[in-house]
Amino acid sequence: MHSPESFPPAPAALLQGLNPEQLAAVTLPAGHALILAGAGSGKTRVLTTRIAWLLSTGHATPGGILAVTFTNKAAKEMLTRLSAMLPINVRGMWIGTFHGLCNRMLRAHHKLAGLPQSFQILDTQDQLSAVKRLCKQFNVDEERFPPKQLAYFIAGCKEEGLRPRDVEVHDSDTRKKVELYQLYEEQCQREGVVDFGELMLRSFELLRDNDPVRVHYQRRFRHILVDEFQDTNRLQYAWLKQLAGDVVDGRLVTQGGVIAVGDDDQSIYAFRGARVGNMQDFVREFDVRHQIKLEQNYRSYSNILDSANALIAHNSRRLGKNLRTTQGPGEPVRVYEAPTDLAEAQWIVDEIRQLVREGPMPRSEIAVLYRSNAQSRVIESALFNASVPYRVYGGLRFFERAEIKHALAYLRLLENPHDDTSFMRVVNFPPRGIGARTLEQLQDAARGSGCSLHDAVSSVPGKAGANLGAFVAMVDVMREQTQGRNLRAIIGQVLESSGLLEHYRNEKEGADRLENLDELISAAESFVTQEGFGRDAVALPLDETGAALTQSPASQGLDPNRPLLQQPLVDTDTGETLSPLAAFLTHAALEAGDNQAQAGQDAVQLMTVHASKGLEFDCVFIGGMEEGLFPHENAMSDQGGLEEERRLMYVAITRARKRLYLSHAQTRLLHGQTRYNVRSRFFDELPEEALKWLTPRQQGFGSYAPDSRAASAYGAGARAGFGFNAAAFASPPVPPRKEEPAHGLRVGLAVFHTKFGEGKVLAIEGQGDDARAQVHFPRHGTKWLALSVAKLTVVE
DNA sequence: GTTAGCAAGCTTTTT
DNA sequence: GCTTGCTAAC
Repeated sequence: MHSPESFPPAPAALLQGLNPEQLAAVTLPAGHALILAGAGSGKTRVLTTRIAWLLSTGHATPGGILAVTFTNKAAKEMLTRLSAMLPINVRGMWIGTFHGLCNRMLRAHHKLAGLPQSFQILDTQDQLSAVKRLCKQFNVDEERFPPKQLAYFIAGCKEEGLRPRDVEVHDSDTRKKVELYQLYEEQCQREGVVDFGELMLRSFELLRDNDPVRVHYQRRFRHILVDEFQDTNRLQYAWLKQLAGDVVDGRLVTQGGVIAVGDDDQSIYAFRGARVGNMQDFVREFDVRHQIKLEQNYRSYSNILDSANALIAHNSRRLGKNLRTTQGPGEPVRVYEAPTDLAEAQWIVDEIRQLVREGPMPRSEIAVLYRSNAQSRVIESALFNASVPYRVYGGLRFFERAEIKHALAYLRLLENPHDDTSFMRVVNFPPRGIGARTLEQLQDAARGSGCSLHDAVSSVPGKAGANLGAFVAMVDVMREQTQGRNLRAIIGQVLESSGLLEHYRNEKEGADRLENLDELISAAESFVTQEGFGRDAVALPLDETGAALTQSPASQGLDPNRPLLQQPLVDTDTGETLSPLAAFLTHAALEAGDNQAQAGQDAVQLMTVHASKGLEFDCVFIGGMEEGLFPHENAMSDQGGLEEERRLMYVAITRARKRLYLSHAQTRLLHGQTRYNVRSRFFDELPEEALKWLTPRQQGFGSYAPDSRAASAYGAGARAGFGFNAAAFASPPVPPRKEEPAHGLRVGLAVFHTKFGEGKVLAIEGQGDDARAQVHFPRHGTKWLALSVAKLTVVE
């Protein structure tokens, strides 16, 4: 390494425009540091500039840096920004998600980790079906032990770093669960598959139990950067600790530096194992010398920031941080109270149309956020009726679609015939006369001889056995036919010979699915070109110094422009690389693809508050600001729950740059029942001077008052949760939806049908009892309805 | 092998 | 109340 004096100065352009805190963070001296980065404080910029600074000053080589994120999106963003900042290549850099990096490590040391090199990765769906299969196999009472819950239990154990033998057992139910956890582990091992949790845990154990490997990586990664540190779980923290150094005499002795960037106020994933406490632990255990707060916000006007600051101040146990801006107050935060959820949606849409017309504001700069997905429907429907283009985030991602998973299952069987999860998925899809009874026989046989389904096929007699044999033979033929061919050809061949294409061609609604399968080929194609698979696959230089573990293909042959994360994964002992197919399957499992619907035109953005984290918009609507919804009733069982809801609200508020709208409805249709909701307590935690009430602020009714009767009813844990029953009060704030007489309809009116939802009146015919109306429903098409029968309500 | 009908669930979610 | 996923019947 260089001596400190020999470091060249950083290029001036790199550090230009950084504020003092950012500059301090970027140029931190060696050692561990915690950076508390508030919303909109330029966190990603600091992170990437830090890396660029380390590299350009010679403090580090690309191979000596490890930067880890939670999402592929964040990792990509970092790589993109970094390559824009520095002309040097990013070769040798480990920048990726926790799971992506673990995957890489496990492929490289698969023998030590006890895995086949081409192990496949189970996503959450796959994991659940594997658990279901296991439960059937061992006759588990699925009433007492729902597979879903078991899968959740297993994932939870792994997140805590617990193997079956480590789990404390106090009751018989837990004992049974642990037993099944153990059996599940054996099943996965036999099949050569790992789930997401296993990826992390196995990688951790690899480091913990193999001194040379651990020492190698410790020596190599002198600079570790962690993004969104507040979201790390116990296992991820332990993994980082392994990489950072060893515990000697109870003290952590480290050689490099870990820079953790996070914001405790934006910790919104405790429900899936995130542990904010890791931040405090980090400061203590790593003996952190430098703590830097990034509080300068470059995103929002001060009315918005003041609101966020005031709200979050109600949380206890904060590390303490206050956002500030040099921008003016900006517009007030607008608050609206609607009589119903429908009216709220309508108001949002009206407001959006006005913004677009008069702003003029691009629709893509307008976001509607909500606490739970169920809330999107009313808003979607209102937008649809007003012909406002919108885009909903969330839902099925590309690689999670059924037809894609089918195709991938065939591909996995090519790689590994013993992958029983994939076997079961497609053994009778498309249908080939292999029924449930046959499969039961097959599974019994497999369990009897402790082998895979594939190997048990020959022991099933008769016609059933012949059908199974034909399936296996078909897959074998496919494997032979695709030998040595490129990825595109392999997938094309498999889609054809499996009968998938044929099947969907004959299906009425199969056009979309065929299109998606086509898309799969394109995805494989671009994977190959981007990653350079197929041609000159080169081994990965694990160590720039050519240390023992490296196979060292030197540095030639690697394309500096392609992200190393996705370069061929290599066995460090043999130099053996993954086949393009296996690599593609890994890619498919680790990166489920876009989860946003129809991209394209300028559209209003709809998403949950969780999904909005990390994004920003000129204008943000937050709907459903009601007790029970936001904060959500299910989150309120403990103090921590409320605080997490508050952080969630904090995240939501800080998404807005210029304009923020908060709205709530007095009544809302939820689970088929009209609920009378009280205004969210969060309103009472916002600074009055930053707000503008578009509707009169009501006292008593519709407001959350900690000492009121209402609150004590909640405190007592009223059955109804937060939605109070009309009967509980002398008079409800607003009468429930009124039914209009048939003659109240006009062409063009928006109406609500109890079965078909909201629609638009296209035509009206007839008189009195014969009156009929033609109504278009976005979800059910156009229908003629007899007004004397159909229950239609006019939507305000 | 497809379709209808019924029961269950219903906060947030990435890998 | 609505959607989804599974069983049961055609």
